Amino acid sequence: MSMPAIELAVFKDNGFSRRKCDISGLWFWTTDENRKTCGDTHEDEYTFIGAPVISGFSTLGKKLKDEMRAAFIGFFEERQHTAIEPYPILARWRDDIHLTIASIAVFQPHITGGQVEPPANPLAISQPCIRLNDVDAVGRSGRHLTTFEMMAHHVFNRPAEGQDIYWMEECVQFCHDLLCDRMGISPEEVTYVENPWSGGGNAGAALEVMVGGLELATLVFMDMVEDEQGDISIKGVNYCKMPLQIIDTGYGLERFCWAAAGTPTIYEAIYPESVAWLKDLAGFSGESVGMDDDSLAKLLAEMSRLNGIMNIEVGSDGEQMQAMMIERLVKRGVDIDAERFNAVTEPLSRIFAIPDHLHALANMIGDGLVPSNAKAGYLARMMARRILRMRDDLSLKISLCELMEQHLQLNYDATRMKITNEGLMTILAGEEQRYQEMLRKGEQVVKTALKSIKKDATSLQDELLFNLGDSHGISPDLVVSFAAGLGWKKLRLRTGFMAEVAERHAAQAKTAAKAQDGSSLLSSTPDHPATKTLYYDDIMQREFSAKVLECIPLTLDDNEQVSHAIILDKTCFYPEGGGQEGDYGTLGKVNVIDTRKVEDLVIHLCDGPLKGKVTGKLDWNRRKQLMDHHTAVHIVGGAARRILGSHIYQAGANKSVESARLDITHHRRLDRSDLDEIENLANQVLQEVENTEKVTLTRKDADSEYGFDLYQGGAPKGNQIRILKISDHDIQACGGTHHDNPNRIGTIRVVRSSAVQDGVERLHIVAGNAALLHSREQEDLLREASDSFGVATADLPKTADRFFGEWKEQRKRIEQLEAEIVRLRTTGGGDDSTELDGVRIIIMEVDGDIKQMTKMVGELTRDVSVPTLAVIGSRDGGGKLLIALTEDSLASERYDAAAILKQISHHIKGGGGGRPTFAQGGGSNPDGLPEALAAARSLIEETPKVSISQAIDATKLAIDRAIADGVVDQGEFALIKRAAEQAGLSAEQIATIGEAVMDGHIDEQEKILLENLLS
RNA sequence: GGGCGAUUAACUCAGUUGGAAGAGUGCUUGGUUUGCAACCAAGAUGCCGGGGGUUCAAAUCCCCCAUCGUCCA
Repeated sequence: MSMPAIELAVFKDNGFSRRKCDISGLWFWTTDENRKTCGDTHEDEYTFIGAPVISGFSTLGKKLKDEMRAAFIGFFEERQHTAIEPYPILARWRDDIHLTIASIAVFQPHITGGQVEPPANPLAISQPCIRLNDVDAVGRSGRHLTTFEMMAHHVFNRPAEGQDIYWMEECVQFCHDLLCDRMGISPEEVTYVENPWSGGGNAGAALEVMVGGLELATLVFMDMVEDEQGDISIKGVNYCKMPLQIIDTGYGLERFCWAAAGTPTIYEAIYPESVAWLKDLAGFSGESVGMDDDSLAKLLAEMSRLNGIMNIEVGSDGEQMQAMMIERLVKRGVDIDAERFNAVTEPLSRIFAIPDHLHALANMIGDGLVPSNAKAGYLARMMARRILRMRDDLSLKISLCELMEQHLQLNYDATRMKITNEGLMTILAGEEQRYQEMLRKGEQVVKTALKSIKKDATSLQDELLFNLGDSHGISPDLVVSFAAGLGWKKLRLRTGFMAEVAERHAAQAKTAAKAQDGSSLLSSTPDHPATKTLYYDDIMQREFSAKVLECIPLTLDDNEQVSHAIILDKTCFYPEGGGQEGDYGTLGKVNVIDTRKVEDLVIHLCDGPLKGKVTGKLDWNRRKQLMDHHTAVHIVGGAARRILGSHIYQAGANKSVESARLDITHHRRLDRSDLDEIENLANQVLQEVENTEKVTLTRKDADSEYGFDLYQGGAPKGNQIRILKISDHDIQACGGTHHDNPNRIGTIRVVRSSAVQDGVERLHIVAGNAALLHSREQEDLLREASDSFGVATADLPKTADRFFGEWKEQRKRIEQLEAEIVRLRTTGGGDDSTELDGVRIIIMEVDGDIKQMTKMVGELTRDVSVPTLAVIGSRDGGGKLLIALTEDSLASERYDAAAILKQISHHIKGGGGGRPTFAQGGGSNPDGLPEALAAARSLIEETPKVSISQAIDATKLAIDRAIADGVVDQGEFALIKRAAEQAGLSAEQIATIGEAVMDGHIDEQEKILLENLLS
């Protein structure tokens, strides 16, 4: 069955009746007999623009928000609700979302799942939220925001246990009283639309509360959980009732403000000063768009009324929407065309979006989020980039910091910020710098990418645009604007291209989502009571006796030693968790290779079977070292927070026997002096704090006493929270094993830091015995190095520097000397250099690699007045050959370096190639080098001696000879090929000739071909 | 978490089908100038991010790693 009708006494008592909407088909409740639509359709325009439906509020902006929030919370406090403080906007207690997207999100999953008691019941809250799904619509739709406060009253009932605080009747009554009594809305304006809600595995009946065409609130009655056998179906998924009944409401603070202000857009209700200031800065006025102020005001008012029914959302076709909007405006007697429409809406949408984006950015960074190129931090960077881009589109000459300062002053209560104002500004200045860098690089990239494209091109390849956007952050419209500045003035994007980009990304995300791995240690969880853990009671306990509950044969992919998984009734083996590796040791006669946790059970991975009663012994050295590292990580984390600032948050950690790693959020790289400071403070703590404190609190008490900074290690599970206090230096929820006396660790060293991603720095830590081993290793390295230099360790840097310098110098000197040797051997006459009809021929064997050889022939063939053919060989690396000719000289006219090389390289069992004036090759038989050089000599001497002007004749001769003896050799072919080229034959024809003669023989047909070429 | 791109002189960057590592700025020296800026001439400066592989030959092609950047979730 589907959801039943929501028939409530409260509706009937207040004169509401149930109707079906003509447009949406949804059932809704109204007091207006003539109403045909539910209030949330394309027929329902905003009715409150210029005519506020909420009365009793005369202010705007932050003041209005404060008054409205106080009114809401006060209203519910008067009705026995406990007001609770808002939660952070970064949802660190959840591992499925980065940001708090709704008030209920702060109670999920632990409270909505029933494991943890709510902080109060019933309660009222106004929770700041961020939603980035509709970020593109912000500024354009008149109503979308990325950040808003969700006011709410929540109830958590457990009817089976007699806890039944209130349900639908009372909830709707509260809502109705709030709207009509407190806010002064007339009942005819209000409709309640029945529209079941589902999400995150839960579902329930729900009412959307519409006033004046605007959804002011949603009331959700969550009492169902997903269940295949369930008897209630919503959107094709089956649900059944659950023991918990939860009232989840959401009242949009900003929307209430808007309805009370009646301004054309929501932005002008909540950020009025900012909007006015930005309009002024951007020079936006009636005059600037060619209208008088009255008709501009009229246009904007009409537009905002229409916005209510336009439903501008992500993915909606901008062009089509715009056409529809203009058509409707014209119908209403507003004189406007597309060009003017754009002239008004383009700058305005940015002016509206900037304050919203600044607010969201302040919320995120203020809560400790560090902008980054990955993960949650990217969300902050994206917002910063959007602001900067819009600023540039508006040609505002103002920095991001100045924009933010202005915003904080006008619209923001900064008392809850975790970061200092100075820290915030440092981060923003950094973001602006990166943005400028991106633009600068972007222009270069565009320049390079467009090199091969004609200046009068009108479009670019899709692939190119996609890649520039993905890889370099240059959006397609930015590419076009860069290109225009560089001379490609006719480029345009085709309409709807931006939508295609979004679609493409969506498709990519879809395929990426497929890859998931949920492999678990055991195929199913055995049915045993939770293992009693001894490691918390006495941290120093090394031995215990226990009973084997189950022994499961097992093979692991990553560890061949493991043959059995053993479950005991109790243990002091610590299972891998919280970044601390599992304990090793023995159980009776078998070895414990690793220890892990599956739900409440500790699984001992062993190399043999066991049964009955056993005695367990820990590998104590290992455990002690792990504890050293784990406690050290807490101390270092606390030290980093005190030195670098309260925005430092743990982004991950690992503790092994050899070392420990701690990843912390910070907006710049750390240098050695930062590390020294942290290290010093950590060791000072080691000295000063005698005892650590370990307490277990309920989740509710832990939250209220210590707040959310407690959960550095990740989202906590369960209602009992173990807390480790190292005096007031560091307080964290942690399930690991820790020293009672930190000074047992001895020493902590922060060895180095490395970058994990932008905005996250990894500290490498060694403590206790590992610190000792580490420094010993370092000393060994130094000693070895200084031994091989034969100097004292203290002189090592100086010596290494000197050796490296000398090495470079000497290498250069050797090259020079080798070139000098070649010069001497070739200029002095001798056997190496001969002359053949005006061309100097140098054939010689040298020492050196191909790089040095190229230097030599460079020297030999550079001088145009001495036409030279150089053939040099070296036995280096299997034999190297290099042939070069003086360019544009008799030598280059007469010989072909590549052709000669091809004929001699087989002597060294190799190949090679290159240009006609420069060819190089190598082989695998250095002993063949003398033969190769000799072959080169005879080849050169055999080559017909012709002058430049006789080139054609020489070719004829070659062809004649080829025909005469019926065999074509390489030299002849080279000449034939060149003749063919000079005769203006196409590449194909030449290739045909080449094929014809390449076999070395000439048949009748080929003979005819060559004779034709001759003539 | 996934995709893409980049890494070349002190700096900013080119480098085509694999075949002799380049430009501009800066630097050094000399000239010019009262001095500076500017100009003229000459010169020096490269493990082409690291490690494997293919090849006679790799800055260039393939694989791995590191770093930086960028987009998406």
